[in-house]
Amino acid sequence: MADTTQMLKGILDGCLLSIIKDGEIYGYELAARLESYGFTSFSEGTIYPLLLRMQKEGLVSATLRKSTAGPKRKYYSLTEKGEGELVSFIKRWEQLSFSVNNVLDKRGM
Amino acid sequence: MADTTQMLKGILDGCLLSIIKDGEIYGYELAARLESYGFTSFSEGTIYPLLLRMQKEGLVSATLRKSTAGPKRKYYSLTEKGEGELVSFIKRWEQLSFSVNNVLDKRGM
DNA sequence: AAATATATCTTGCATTACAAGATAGTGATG
DNA sequence: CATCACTATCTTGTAATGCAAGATATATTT
Repeated sequence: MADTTQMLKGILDGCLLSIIKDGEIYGYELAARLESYGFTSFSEGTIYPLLLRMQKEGLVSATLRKSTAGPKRKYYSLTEKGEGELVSFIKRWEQLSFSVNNVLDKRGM
Repeated sequence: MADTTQMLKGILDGCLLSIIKDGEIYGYELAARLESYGFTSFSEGTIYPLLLRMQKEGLVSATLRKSTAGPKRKYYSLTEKGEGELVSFIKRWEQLSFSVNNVLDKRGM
């Protein structure tokens, strides 16, 4: 207990799904996009394994495309299953943040 | 990815600190209190190890007292270090929920 | 005596963020 | 041409933590 990394567990995947829903995007760009939303920078050891896991679970699909400046990019899109999971995630997030804010504000007793 | 348990990591301890700050309380009652704030029920395997860990870290102090209906209760109080950690947690939580809500609402690009 | 409710602890497991290192393609600089 | 820097992805291993399952103990009720 001291840094933010534990708090990201089970939350980061939902955030990725939400960004991917906006349109095809590849991992390297995703990391940058997350920062623009206020997150602190992520290492590749975080993003890539997560994307592979979600692909394996059928939440996202991927296609390789040439890059103008480097090796091939792997573009991810949301599957139907991924959309369902995103909806489910949002519910869980709203439930959680409601409860935590209750505790911190000492309401709801 | 499917249940809420991963999302609690690194969040539950802050919630405990916040409740303990309101006054001495013992584990069994803490679990019930959390539910009253909107959390789903916690097993003892969650609460007690967490309290022991926080005690070991010096965030809370504990005293045993007789119970009217069962074995001795272990009442926890917040230490100064615990108060500092609570403040730090709240900052991390606000930063995180800000970022997540940004992503979900697609703002801040 | 037995059952029930209260109260705490221990061991082991599953999940997941992340660091560190490897690999590879492209363009610019010297 | 060689070297460097930037882009881009993957793999392996580690640390942290919520939680299930089981053990233990006390007090009241049946």
